[in-house]
Amino acid sequence: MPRRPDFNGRTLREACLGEAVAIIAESGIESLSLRDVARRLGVSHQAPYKHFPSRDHLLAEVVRSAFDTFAAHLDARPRGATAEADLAALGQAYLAYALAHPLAYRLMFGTSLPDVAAHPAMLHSARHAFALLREALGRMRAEQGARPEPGAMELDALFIWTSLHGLASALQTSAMATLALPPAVLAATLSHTLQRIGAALTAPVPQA
Amino acid sequence: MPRRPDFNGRTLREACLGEAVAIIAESGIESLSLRDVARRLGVSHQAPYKHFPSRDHLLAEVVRSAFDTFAAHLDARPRGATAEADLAALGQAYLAYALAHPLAYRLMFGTSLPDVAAHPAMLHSARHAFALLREALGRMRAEQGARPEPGAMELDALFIWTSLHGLASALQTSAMATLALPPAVLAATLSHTLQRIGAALTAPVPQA
DNA sequence: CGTGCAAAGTTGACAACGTCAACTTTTGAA
DNA sequence: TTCAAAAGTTGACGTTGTCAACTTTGCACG
Repeated sequence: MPRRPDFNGRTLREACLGEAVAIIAESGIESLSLRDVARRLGVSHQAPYKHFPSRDHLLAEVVRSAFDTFAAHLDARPRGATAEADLAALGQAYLAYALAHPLAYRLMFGTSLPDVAAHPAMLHSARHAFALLREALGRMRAEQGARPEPGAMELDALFIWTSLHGLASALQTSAMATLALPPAVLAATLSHTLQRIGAALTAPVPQA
Repeated sequence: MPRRPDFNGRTLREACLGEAVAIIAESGIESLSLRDVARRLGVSHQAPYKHFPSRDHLLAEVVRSAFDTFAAHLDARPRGATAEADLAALGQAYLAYALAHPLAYRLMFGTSLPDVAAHPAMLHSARHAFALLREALGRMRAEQGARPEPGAMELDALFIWTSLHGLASALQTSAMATLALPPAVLAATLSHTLQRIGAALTAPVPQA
């Protein structure tokens, strides 16, 4: 006896997405199965296939929505007065989100993901987030009167992103757990890293 | 008709490990299956179970060996004259290895790995690699006459590692592919990042 | 030189998964 | 009112990890 769109007021498609993130949150990304999603929603194991061509398509959709809320969170950061403060706020918002939602972060930047080529929409918001960083950095460089060398800003934007991403990602890595760092060091790591990034940016640029 | 240890001169255990890395290299980590390993070696699907309690134990062993060769590669870096040069050489060796062996790197620092607690031996060499970094950094700080503040070195070691890891990891991320950065930028990224890290380290340390 | 036991390998089975195919019900529009 | 497409169901196939029970091998000990 088929149903029409009433899964707690949502369509089955939306319900599948919600259940998928719930499963991932509970038992990790690799144990997400379409059959489990269907079972939890009380539908047959083939029902989700009417809305997602494959398990990977469902996963790609989940990742897309993760990127969306991430970008929204960065957008909603407290805007600082100066461009420099704004950039710092951006970095803090980035790290705060990564630490508060490790699962979502792994989902976005982890590696066991569906092909990019096969799911182009997945990374649209990723580009948006990077654009935010470039904007903030551009304002700061303008404020500091930096020469607008072509490519120089991209390089620094990449440096900032990879540093932030490295910290966020390393903190969730199993390799980090084994280092057994003192808690005081871990607590200070965030602000220290942000400080170091700032120091690197205001340092004189050697001719490349 | 069972065999005794002759799989191209190796024991079945070693042959399994070799075949596992081959499979991972060909088709990715998530499509590694014990049955496929057995099939390729011409043994029954249960033979590997005599040597590995589960698929995760086999994978943990592969990761362990990846860490081993990675640490050995770092150890074998060309030692620079000054401590500062040595640290730079360490960073270059790190990035070079990560770029030359993306699969091994993902294997080590990716997230879809067996539990650390269940496989403690897996990360022994990871600790060794971090110790290398701490040594090199300590020598440089001594050379520069930095105050031996407790924890300060750990913080910088973490900053270096997370920056390197961030670059290595971001370069392999699907999110990076979507940014469509000009090739010139990508080519310059490595040296630029190393330069920035160096700049950050020689910058004056603000009182924390 | 037997003997026997543990290690190594085999076959068989089970549940779970992704997905193809064929069927039935519902719905919205002509 | 009809009817085609959308949404859901049941059934099946091949694949996987893993448990259990079997057979073969090789080494140690009397």
